[in-house]
Amino acid sequence: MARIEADLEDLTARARIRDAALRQIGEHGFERATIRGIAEAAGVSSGLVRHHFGSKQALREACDDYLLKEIRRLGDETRVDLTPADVNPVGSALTAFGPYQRYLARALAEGWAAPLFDEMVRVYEEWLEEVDKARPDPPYASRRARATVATAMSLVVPVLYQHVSRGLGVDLATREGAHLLALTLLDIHSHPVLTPETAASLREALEKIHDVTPPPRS
Amino acid sequence: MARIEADLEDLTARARIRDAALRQIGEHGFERATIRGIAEAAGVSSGLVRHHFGSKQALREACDDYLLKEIRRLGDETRVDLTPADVNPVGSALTAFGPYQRYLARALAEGWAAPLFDEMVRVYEEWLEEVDKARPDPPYASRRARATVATAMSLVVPVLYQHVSRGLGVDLATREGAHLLALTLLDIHSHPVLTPETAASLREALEKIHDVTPPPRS
DNA sequence: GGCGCTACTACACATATGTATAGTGAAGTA
DNA sequence: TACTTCACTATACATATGTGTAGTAGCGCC
Repeated sequence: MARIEADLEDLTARARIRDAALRQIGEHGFERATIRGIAEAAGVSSGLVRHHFGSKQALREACDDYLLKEIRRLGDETRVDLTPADVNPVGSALTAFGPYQRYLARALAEGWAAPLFDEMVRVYEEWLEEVDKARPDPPYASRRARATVATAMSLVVPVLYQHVSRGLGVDLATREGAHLLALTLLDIHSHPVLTPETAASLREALEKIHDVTPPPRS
Repeated sequence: MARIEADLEDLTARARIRDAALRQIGEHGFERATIRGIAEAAGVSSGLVRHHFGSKQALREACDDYLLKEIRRLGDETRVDLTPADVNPVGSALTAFGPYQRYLARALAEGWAAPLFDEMVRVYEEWLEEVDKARPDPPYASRRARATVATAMSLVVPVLYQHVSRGLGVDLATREGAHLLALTLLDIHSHPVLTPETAASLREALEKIHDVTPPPRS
């Protein structure tokens, strides 16, 4: 999958502001990122930000729209191709976000950018549809549900970026970090914590609880 | 695992402030939560917040310390016992956080509370140590690395709470939501996306790339 | 040339918010 | 009683920040 455009320094001012906003918000979060800081990073006056986008909220929405459009465009032209490092479509979509991963992480963690998440779920769902064909037993949950949770799990690396980096003892942005992460993911994804049998028995227990137990609080 | 104390309304003022802070920050995030809002929620003046905690930062740190101490205490007295809904120790630790899950999620997503994360990794690591005994093949990555990534994956549900809820079509806080999530997790954890064979071949490819490729940028 | 439009800047404004200070009353103590 | 301490309130202060306004320069067009 290709990359979302990154570092043309001779963009239109409007585009430079958007780019600066994506980076600033990604680095500091929406609240702590300031109009003035974004303007400075873009090399324009703070008034120009308002001129082009109207308000801080609107600027954020413009960023969301941009990423959503870009990710859809990339998804359409280049068909998803999996690299070894990315064992699922969301993983590979993530690499496409390039320098804007931080923004995506903030957006999701802070609760907006729902369409971006939903789009990723959609892609994952399509991918699951293929995978399910080779699956003999009926799933425990709908494809949508599985795609949602799996998508969330794939997003955990950028969202909890620094914690994971700290835990691995190496920055994930480095080659070493990415390599170690890939190995770890391979191991986890190929070694399920549950055997089909224990899963089945747990499920049975779960269903029993769910059916029998009355609502906990009166 | 027991629950962290929740709703005694006749606490000391200091404790009520801390509790209010945990909830307010959990709901709005650290930046948007205000001293005045926390004070009002606790039924005290904003000045008292400063009197007891000194600053907003210090208040946050007091919240972190409290949760860390509580989670350690619970982990010590009651030994981790897995419920069907929680297929790993972090999952069950999460339920112990009860009303403070939102705070934990904010803390992790916004980048602080590293000790809380690390403590959870530690617990997961101990658990993995047991699990590894039954494992024939050598892991691809250190126990610490696997524990870190797996912990992060377990934490993604509260962090991306509303996105997952939206995707599942039901609020995760409800019985229905929790049940559906548990089923979905069971399915995912018992159906690896990779077979050991494909994982091995992917790993081989990965190692080759890692060894051969020169650093991408000169 | 004159007109209008648009990108852009400088600056003023209102306010939310963290922080600081002064004061009050109650409880404990010598 | 006199003094100290401490939990607690009311209020003031400084400032960061989103927003609004007025003005300028360049450019195309009639």
